[in-house]
Amino acid sequence: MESTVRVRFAPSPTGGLHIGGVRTILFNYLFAKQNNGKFILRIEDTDQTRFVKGAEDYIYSCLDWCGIKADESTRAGGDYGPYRQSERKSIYRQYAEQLVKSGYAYYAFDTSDELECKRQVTENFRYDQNTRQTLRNSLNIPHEAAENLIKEGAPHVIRIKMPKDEQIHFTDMIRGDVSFSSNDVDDKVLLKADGMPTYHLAVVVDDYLMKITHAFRGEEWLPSAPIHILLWRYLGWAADMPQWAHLPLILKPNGNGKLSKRDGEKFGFPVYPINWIDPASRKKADGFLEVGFLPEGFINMLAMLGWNDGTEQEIFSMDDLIAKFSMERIHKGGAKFDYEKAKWYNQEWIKISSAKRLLSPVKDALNNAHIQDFSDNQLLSVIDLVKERCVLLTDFVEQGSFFFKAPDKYDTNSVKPKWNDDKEEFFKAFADELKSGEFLDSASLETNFKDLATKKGLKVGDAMLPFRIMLVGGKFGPQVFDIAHQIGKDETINRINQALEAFEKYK
RNA sequence: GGCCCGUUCGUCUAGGGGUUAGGACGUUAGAUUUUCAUUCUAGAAACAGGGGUUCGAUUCCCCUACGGGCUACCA
Repeated sequence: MESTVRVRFAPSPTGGLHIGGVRTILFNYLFAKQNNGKFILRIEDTDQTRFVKGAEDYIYSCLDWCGIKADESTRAGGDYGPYRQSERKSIYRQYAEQLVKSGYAYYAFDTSDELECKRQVTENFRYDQNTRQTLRNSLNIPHEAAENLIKEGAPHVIRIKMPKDEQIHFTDMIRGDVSFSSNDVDDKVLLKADGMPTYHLAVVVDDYLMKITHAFRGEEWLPSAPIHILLWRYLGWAADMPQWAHLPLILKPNGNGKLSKRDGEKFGFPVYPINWIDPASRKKADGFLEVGFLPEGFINMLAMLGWNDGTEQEIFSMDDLIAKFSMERIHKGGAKFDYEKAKWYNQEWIKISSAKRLLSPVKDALNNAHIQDFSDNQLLSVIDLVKERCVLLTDFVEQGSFFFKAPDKYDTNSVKPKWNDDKEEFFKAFADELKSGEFLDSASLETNFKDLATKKGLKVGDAMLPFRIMLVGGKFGPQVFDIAHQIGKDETINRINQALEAFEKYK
């Protein structure tokens, strides 16, 4: 009988979730879906001092935008809840006590201040097998004295007692065999003075209780892996230990360190999936959503940061990724984030997406720019006309707004130098012709326009640019006659007349 | 400082004992498009260094360098 794959992502609600975390979520999710397993979202809010209001909601919003749904979570529920660690507080202590009883952990009464002092005095001070004899803990005072202190309510923590001269090995799914000497690891706190577990205890206990089979996390956790391995062993659960995989980090574009939340502002690109407003400072950080990314492009880009399928394919939908993802093909080295390439993925997704798919996000982008006067059908045609020149969804504002609004200013430099009576006359004639003629399609419009220009002794090229400026306002946009056809006969005539007036002074 | 992990074009990466070291982004040049974008063609651009092992190493091993991570009663 094969046991079900169960993976988890366990963020702490201390702020916005940045793209490194989202990529870890993505890899967890892909692995779970591929194996018909479960993806669990667990909130690790064991540090009450760092709790940030709104952070948990934000995580769900990000997941939602990305199209990822947790099978079990604080919201979805599940058989292994609660899924918020602060609500599990009561279950951790017994395991810590169990470790004390079996001799793998001990009570320590040193206060944070005392230890801070030690660190001031001794460089590289560590609470470990070399120093623990000199400190205030249950290893150095009679057992009963320790028990009494605790009964009296003396503040204390429980620390793991790291063994001497032991090599701790484990096989990482990405890195292969990794080993540490127990002598290099300090006696980490497992249970804090406030009764909350630290991450080290909580991950192990919860992963066990929630029957996690594969534990994926960022590479920054590698150094604490030996603690977790030992805990699994000391708690008697070694046979149930999940397989570990430490994912490579996403690095700053300049390569100096891992990408951090502040880098968005510093380098000028988003690091959050959606806008994050820090509740304390009210400072807003841009999200990929608001900047104009499609979730498809965002996910595609993230997946390719450290993974590829071994072929030359670069564009993957979520379903493609679920089908083709494999842990073996994850890179070991960190990846510097490249915003240019990120935008390219989005551009590709805009190009291959149907107008129907694009309708809602493009509408949002236009509405945000206060352009609302259009029907869905109009917008659908416009999207098809302009999508290949958009990299971000927000580009639809510039590329699309003139379809719904006559230009209020003109790129005069493109018209001014060559504007004269002949041209004015031509456009007047063209407007007249439009008025009385039919307005079939852009091809016949083009023919009419060119014929008339030739008849009036104008070079076609000399008439095209002013026409574009009249309709669009600037030197951009799709085929002029497509634009004219799209905005319709009356509007085309209006814009010609309006421009003719504005150009009067250039003659 | 100590420990751990890593290192192929500027960036993301493929490859792997004998290859013209492949692709993509970006970049350069050109073609197409009577704006721009798209599209197409071509170009420049990489195996960190030193020792082994081997007939042969970019590929395997060791060392060095460099980069990154961790070193809290934070995750």
